Amino acid sequence: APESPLSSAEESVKSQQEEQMCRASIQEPSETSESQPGTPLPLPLPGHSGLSIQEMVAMSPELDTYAITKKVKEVLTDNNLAYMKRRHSSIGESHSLETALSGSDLTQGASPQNLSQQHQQQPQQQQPQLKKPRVVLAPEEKEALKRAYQQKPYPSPKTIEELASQLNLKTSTVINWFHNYRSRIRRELFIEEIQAAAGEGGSPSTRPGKSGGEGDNSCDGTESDSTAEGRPSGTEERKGLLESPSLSHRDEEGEAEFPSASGSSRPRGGIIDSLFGIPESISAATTAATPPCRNPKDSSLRKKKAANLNNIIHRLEKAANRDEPHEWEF
DNA sequence: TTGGAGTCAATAGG
DNA sequence: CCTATTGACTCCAA
Repeated sequence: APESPLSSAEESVKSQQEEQMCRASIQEPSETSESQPGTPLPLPLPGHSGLSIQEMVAMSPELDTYAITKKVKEVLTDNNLAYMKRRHSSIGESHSLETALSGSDLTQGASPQNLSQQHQQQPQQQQPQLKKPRVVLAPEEKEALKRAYQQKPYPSPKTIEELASQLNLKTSTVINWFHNYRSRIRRELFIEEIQAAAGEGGSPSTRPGKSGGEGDNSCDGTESDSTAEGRPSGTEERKGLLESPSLSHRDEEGEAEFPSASGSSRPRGGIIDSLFGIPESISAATTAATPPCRNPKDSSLRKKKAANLNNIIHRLEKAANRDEPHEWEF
């Protein structure tokens, strides 16, 4: 059932009306109770300044944002919602993936379930600990994810789970990371192409700017010097990360590499390198199109484009054959 | 259901 | 204190 944070008895007609008034009048981004389309619009607020927000807006020739804000705050305060950040109202509802992975406790705070229950049962209490701690990925984890991305910009759910398990992260974190990473790479490439198209006369591949510094570390996923490491080139397009010995043949060496989360420390250092140590496998087509280059900047740009090309290839493959039967044979 | 786009917000660094 | 980075989230389209 769609509960609102005001699921207690205090969820009176009045508060519902006030909430709807907020939405109807000023598009307040409330994620609270479900709307009831048929409900008539607001009455003046008892105990407050007499006029509803809608009336205030209607009566004033211009939007008095200060007054409106004040009014909204009154309403929210009235319902003990004034200190809840928007996102927190949905914490408990959107974490099915996380709960599926509750085994990896890491450094997360209170469980979503608890948050949700607190939210529903005691909306009166303001609980600062509702704040969800931000996950900060370790450099090694980012590196591993980047390598995984190089192998497969669009990992399957299974791959994601494996990655999450190997890195001791939540699957939702891995999913988010891939979403963000793809998005940011796309944006970077777009910007670069815009700049290249603007063509200030310099060599595009050596253009200074983001690609020389931060960009390499943040979004191209290719800042490592593993460019030309010796994987037999070409034909192993879809092999790589998840076919690395440590994953596909865990009995050999990978098994004990990641200490359990019980040690309260996530894996560090060469561990991940050994797991994901296979040099980036750019697709055969990509490799053919982009022969090795010793210039770091060229290499970086090349790898960005290669990753993007992989992305495109993946989508073409997906379009051509949605089953991708070859993809998970490891 | 999945991925992209856009955004929010926590954190780190200058 | 301000800005950049980045994980998480919402919304929407396919």
